[in-house]
Amino acid sequence: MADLVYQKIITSLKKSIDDGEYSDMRLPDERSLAESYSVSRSSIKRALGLMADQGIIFKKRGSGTFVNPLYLKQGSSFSYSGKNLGITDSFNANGQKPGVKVLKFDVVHPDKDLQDNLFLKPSEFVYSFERLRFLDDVPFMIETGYIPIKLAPELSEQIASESIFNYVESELGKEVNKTYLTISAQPSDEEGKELLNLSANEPVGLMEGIFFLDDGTPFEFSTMKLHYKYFKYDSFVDLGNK
Amino acid sequence: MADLVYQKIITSLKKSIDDGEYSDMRLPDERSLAESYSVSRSSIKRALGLMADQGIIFKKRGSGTFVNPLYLKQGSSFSYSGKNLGITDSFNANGQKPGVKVLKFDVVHPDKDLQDNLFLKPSEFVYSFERLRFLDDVPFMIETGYIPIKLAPELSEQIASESIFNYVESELGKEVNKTYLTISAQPSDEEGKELLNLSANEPVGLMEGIFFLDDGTPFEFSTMKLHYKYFKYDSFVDLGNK
DNA sequence: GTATAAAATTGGGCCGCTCCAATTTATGAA
DNA sequence: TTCATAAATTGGAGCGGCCCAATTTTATAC
Repeated sequence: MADLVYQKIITSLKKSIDDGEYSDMRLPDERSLAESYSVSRSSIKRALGLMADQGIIFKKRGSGTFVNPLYLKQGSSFSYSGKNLGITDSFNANGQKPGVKVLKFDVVHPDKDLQDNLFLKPSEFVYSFERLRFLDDVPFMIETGYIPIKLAPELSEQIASESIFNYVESELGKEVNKTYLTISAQPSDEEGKELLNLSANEPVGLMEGIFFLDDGTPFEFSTMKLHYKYFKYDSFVDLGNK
Repeated sequence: MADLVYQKIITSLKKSIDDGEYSDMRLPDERSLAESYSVSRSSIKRALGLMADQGIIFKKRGSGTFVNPLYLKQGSSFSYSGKNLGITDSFNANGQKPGVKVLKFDVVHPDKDLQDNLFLKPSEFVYSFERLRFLDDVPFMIETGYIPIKLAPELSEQIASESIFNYVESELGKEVNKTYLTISAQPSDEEGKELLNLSANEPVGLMEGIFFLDDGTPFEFSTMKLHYKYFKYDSFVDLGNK
């Protein structure tokens, strides 16, 4: 990625862990690491802090830093491929080929809910679109999205059939990299049964997301209905009992 | 909470935001904040960094720090009551009174899956228990948990009927504060229909969690089946398109 | 006016140090 | 040997500084 000190340390430490260099599951103390990497303790702390946030290691004041024993295992629920999966523009599935079909593409006024979520006035317009997403030609997700026209004036059905976020980044020079996500589940509705080939008793997973530009502007409100077999969200959580 | 500098700054800044002190949605620059709070810029950075992680503010190099416009709003999908809701030992529901009923409580050998997830040998024993949880006397969740006996030798059905984590903390002096969570959904099975009063087409939300002690020891593996109407998980995600 | 270039602003990264708190280890008395 | 105490270890918090990169603002030229 970048040539940042703490990033390189993370990469290096991960490799050391993978190579089984810390057979006792214990990392060297921060001061030693700082010396052996010839960097400041601050940089070591930054690296270890991030790794702890990702659940790779555990830090305990007074005793040391330890490898998460499940980080190495295969087959356990731990996959650790990334922090939080499931919501990339191009659902980076495991080798499966993604597809998109645009079902609707309109310009409308936002309803009250949308006005709140995208911080809009009732008079402003939003693009409204519906997309069906595929993995290896199998439909797995119905996506309903809303984007204020003022934020992406040139948006088109053509762009929606490819990647909206890529367009925003390359053509508008903006970046979408934060989301507020609400995850839930529902019985499948008519649309779900039809488009996702669900039977009556099979549910959909629901992911409602507000996507933000890097300066905090709410950019898109999206409702994603997923076939329940494709619905999986992993996360490492700090319960913060403090 | 604590009397840490960066915590106090976070509290203060949140208040300022709530009070509408930054009507242009823009916070003072870090150097100014450091001066006005009479702290180092490092502490300001730490405070702002944490607030950015929580989605309260957005930082953009070169331009400044901005309040998330949705942080203030009501009615929007944003609740922001905490970081990630949904998984406290005593599901801290909004004023609703929690209840627990222990359905099963045994000691067994772990199967292969459990051995992986709790890092156990086949010969070791685990407590196996099933609990039904209520909110205002309405059942909403079936919980199946496994805890190695070596980690909590004195565990009992009595303790399971109250709070296991509170017991661990107060009696064993350990702390459970990290979880690896996998979230998904399923059609309701017989157990769900019966105990959660679900009809055939109504699903359950599934949360599989591995709970860790503060030193990284996997402490409990838990499968939580939730009535879909009580199943909601909020999170603020960094998509990390970097 | 408008486009270009320079300067100022602002957050990012890194250093190296001090002091502190939690924990572990070593010490020594009973 | 046991147990209380002291010392050493280890991560946490905080400071104040340096330089850099992205962005915005200002100044300058045409």
